[in-house]
Amino acid sequence: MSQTKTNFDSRREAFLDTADELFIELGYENTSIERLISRLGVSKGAFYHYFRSKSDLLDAAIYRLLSRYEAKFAEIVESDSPATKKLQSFVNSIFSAKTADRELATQIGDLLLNEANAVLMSRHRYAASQLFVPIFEKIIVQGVKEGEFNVASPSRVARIIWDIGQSWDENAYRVLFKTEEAMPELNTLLKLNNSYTLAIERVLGAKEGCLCLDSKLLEPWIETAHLHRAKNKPNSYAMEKTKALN
Amino acid sequence: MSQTKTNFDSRREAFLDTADELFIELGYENTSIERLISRLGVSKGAFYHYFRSKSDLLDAAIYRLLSRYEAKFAEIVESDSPATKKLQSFVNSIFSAKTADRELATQIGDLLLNEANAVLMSRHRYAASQLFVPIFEKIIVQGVKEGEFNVASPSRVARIIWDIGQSWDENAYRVLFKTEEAMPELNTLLKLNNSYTLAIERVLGAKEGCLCLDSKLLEPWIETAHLHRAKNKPNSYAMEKTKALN
DNA sequence: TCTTTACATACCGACGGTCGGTATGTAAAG
DNA sequence: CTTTACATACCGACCGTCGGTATGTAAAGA
Repeated sequence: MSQTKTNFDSRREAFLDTADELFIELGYENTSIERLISRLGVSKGAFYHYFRSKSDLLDAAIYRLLSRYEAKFAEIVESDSPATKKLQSFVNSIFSAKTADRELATQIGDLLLNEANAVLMSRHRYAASQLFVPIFEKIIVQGVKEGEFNVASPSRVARIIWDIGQSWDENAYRVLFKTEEAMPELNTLLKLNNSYTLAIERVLGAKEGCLCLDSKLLEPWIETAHLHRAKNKPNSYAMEKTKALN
Repeated sequence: MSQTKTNFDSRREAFLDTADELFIELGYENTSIERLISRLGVSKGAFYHYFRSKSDLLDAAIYRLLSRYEAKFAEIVESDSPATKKLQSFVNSIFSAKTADRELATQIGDLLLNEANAVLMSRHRYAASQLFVPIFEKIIVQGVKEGEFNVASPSRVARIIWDIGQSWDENAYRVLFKTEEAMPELNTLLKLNNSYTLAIERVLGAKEGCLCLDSKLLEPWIETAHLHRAKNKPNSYAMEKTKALN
């Protein structure tokens, strides 16, 4: 029985793994069930045995993605560091987590900038905010108690800070990976990040510079972006991918 | 010759008008070309005579929408008020413009919260930011010269402020129109707005309270939201609409 | 033996888009 | 004044793809 359950879950995982691949390659909208099952070598019946719909598959993929981050961030929040330190760790972990796995970084960049992932992104944003805004709120409450932050409504400010973070993410990816933008330099990214950390510090009413980032984490990003751009020079890349079955 | 051109444009406008209706009723993804032309009483050939694709229709609709706002906001920026006053006018005009036409307000709320408009929203956000961030930048540069703002990089701060504004918009609509949320009270909306104005003031390094809003503008919003929620009580609203042809 | 699980196969209707064709001009050549 | 040549505006049949469903069936477990 438990064996059966495990088998069920691992089969489902296989679908999700392939779905992740295809969402990154083609985008969610351009990923057809047909192509997904042909890559897996299974039938349509199999797919609909494990998922109720394509939309259900997307939800599962997003849920799985978020679960991976959840534990890591909960750990940070439940440590006994001061709030400013927690916030630093939070941001640094995002940068280093993505730097550690360069492939993942570029993939997320592709996801973010592909219009075929608009629904994916909108669901992801909503689910992520549901998950992380309360965590931010806890940190802010703590920071207020410690006399480091000055905010009237931690819950609302948590939302605002989170959304500034989203904007940060989006603009960083744009600078790095969007081919219309100039080839990124370290200085550009550094200035961008300084602007965002300063904005966050100000909204929190915290001391300027308290949310200092490790600028060493940024260098690999520039390199990754250059590699990614070189690889994707052919303009018709995405279209070719879309057309070539399997 | 010019007559022909005018006719062409006005026919196109007719398509766009009906498209706007349907996008609000059903969402972009759920609006089929078939339904669009059947409501207009024309053929498919007619549609593809005026638009290259469904995506082209969306672009045209967004372009037309943004054009309507562009003039109004350019006017504000080119007045000779101080920067703080311009920013106030900017925000107030958004609130009052939407209050003036309640139907439009609820329609935009529906658009924003409908997943079938994810692509629409992502394109609209991008186009709007391209249009309005430079305007914000001008205001910020002016405010720095006047000694009212304190920012290092007006262009990057303009981006951040704009994105905070987007977050503001989204959350205000969520509080007002999303049926999962509690019935909105004036005080809730007031606090939300205070949080956002304070955040913006801080990011700008401006004096607290300089971005004061006319709270009278908010009352009609609460009323509108209540009406809208009463009207849309049936949960299957969107689905029914989707199914009923014509 | 009977039921449930885990698939496979065949099929459906809706959709975006294409295409061959037509009716109505309109400007220039004969 | 008429014919030619071409452009505009529009029609509706048709196609391939897609998400989803209905039905069947072999194997595993109770």
